[in-house]
Amino acid sequence: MTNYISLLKENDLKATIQRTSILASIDDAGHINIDDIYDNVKKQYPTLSLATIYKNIIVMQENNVIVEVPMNGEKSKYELKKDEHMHLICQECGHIKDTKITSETKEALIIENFQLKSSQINLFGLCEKCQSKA
Amino acid sequence: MTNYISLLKENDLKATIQRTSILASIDDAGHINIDDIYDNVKKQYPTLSLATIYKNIIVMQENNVIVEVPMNGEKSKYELKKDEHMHLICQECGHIKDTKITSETKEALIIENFQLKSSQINLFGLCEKCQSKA
DNA sequence: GTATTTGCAAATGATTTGCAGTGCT
DNA sequence: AGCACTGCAAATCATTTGCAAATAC
Repeated sequence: MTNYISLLKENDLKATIQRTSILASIDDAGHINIDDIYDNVKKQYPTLSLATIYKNIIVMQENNVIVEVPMNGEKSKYELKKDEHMHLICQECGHIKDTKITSETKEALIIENFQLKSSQINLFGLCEKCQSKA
Repeated sequence: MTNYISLLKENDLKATIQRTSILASIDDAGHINIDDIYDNVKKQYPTLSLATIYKNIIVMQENNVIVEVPMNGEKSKYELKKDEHMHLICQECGHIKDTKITSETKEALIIENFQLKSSQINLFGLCEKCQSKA
């Protein structure tokens, strides 16, 4: 709780119940889309509206509190802003795991004539659990 | 033209004027969203409808003719299916350039306990032209 | 106390659907 | 000829907006 309040204030946003509960939902899930956030927060705050979530997803992105994770063919998910990392996305169960970008990977991504600012790396495949099932 | 016809037939799709012109528009642009495809194809076939584009974007994805490129905060773009590559996306002019994934990068992306099937790598920064302007 | 934020309902925008007619093979 | 595809209009779904009341600081 307290940490979401300071996270918001550090980024020039007022700390409202709506915002902290949206952040708690995102943090809890790791990666989550707007409809699922709505389902979560409604349990605790039944009057919290979808419009409020849409508005806050926008301002919290603008203020660098959260980051959009675009998904092929489905609605974008959102995650708390954290250090650069890549996503291991399981094509079987849908689970998304964050993984550190190694220094070898970073070096491999140095491209001639392109001034790199940031990267977005998604790896699709099978997670450990789903491998053993197959 | 002929090449789009065979591309469609090879992938079990009937070759219609609508489909070949959508493919021509995608191929020409490299990476393009649905509205821009619509603007393009309407010039040549004014009766071609948006609904037809939506329907065909779906079947052509299902039949491995084209691939979605999800974009943060804006509508997805589409590209012809081609060998695995990464995208260099210029944050200034919006241009997207395809670049080969080197063998060093591939090796760096071998992760323990994850069976990699495919990858999606987007690098954001400044292209050569926009670097020299700044 | 003041400016921002919220929640509602309405407006807009994006995508999908149903169906009669058309065109590919 | 037969089935798949198209174009239109309507339906649905997603997102944004306007505004009065509520809340953070």
